[in-house]
Amino acid sequence: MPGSSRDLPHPEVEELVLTDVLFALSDPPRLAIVRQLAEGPLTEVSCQAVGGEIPKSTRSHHLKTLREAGVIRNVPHGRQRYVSLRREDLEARFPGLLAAVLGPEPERAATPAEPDPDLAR
Amino acid sequence: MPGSSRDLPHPEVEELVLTDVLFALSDPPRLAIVRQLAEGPLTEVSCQAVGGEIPKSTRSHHLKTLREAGVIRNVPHGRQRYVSLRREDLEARFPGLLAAVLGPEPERAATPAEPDPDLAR
DNA sequence: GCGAATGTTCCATGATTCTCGAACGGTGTG
DNA sequence: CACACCGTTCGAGAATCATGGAACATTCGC
Repeated sequence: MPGSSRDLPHPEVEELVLTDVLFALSDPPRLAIVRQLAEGPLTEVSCQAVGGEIPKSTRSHHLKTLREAGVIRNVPHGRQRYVSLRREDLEARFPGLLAAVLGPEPERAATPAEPDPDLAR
Repeated sequence: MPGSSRDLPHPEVEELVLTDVLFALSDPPRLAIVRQLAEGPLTEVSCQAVGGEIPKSTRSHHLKTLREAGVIRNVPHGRQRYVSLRREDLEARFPGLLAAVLGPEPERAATPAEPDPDLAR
């Protein structure tokens, strides 16, 4: 009984697979969760705090996908759980990836110029 | 008749969606194609030169996914086609992403030590 | 023009994936 | 100890995706 008994399996740093990480991040709801974890001031948040108002089973599945890919860590803490981003592990295995994914992306079609769409066609 | 008539649609730079790019790269065969395009000395290669020995319909589907995500460009050139990585466009929209994805990843489970898994808990 | 070559599109099949309600399992409180 | 709480797992349905054979265009050589 080391600590708690409800530990979920997490991949080691060396076992992180790039395509699995990319796939985990390629789903908008999951990417939103990751963004929330990254931008939030807290390193650890309870599960129900992430993902907004979605069914808890859906949220749990997304967290499972992210966890099995090695993107987040999910540890039991009393009656609830703490979810955190595996920043250093991801940085060690895939340098710059997380920064690029979390980087400036809120902009979408923000360029005012370019009234001529016939160029690249 | 600008150039040729067999142009396929390509998304503009501002229209590139991160999750679509990540999804396109999250499939091992597709990532292999991208790696081949990136590491090869040629900026443009014909379709049949990428992806190794796979059915051409499968290759064409993968190229379509990559193209629609904005990862590659596919332009007609005579009887065949030239496929190229959209390096600058990806760099402009998602700085550092391509470098992180193409970066050092050939290593897998190389650390022999770590017989004690109780640390990260 | 005819035919070979290159690559896309059409179609079908099997496998994943996404979503969410319901059931289950620990955990802390009165 | 019983109960409310938090989160995972189970199960099912719909949707999407991956793969590849066959048919269809387009281009170049003769």
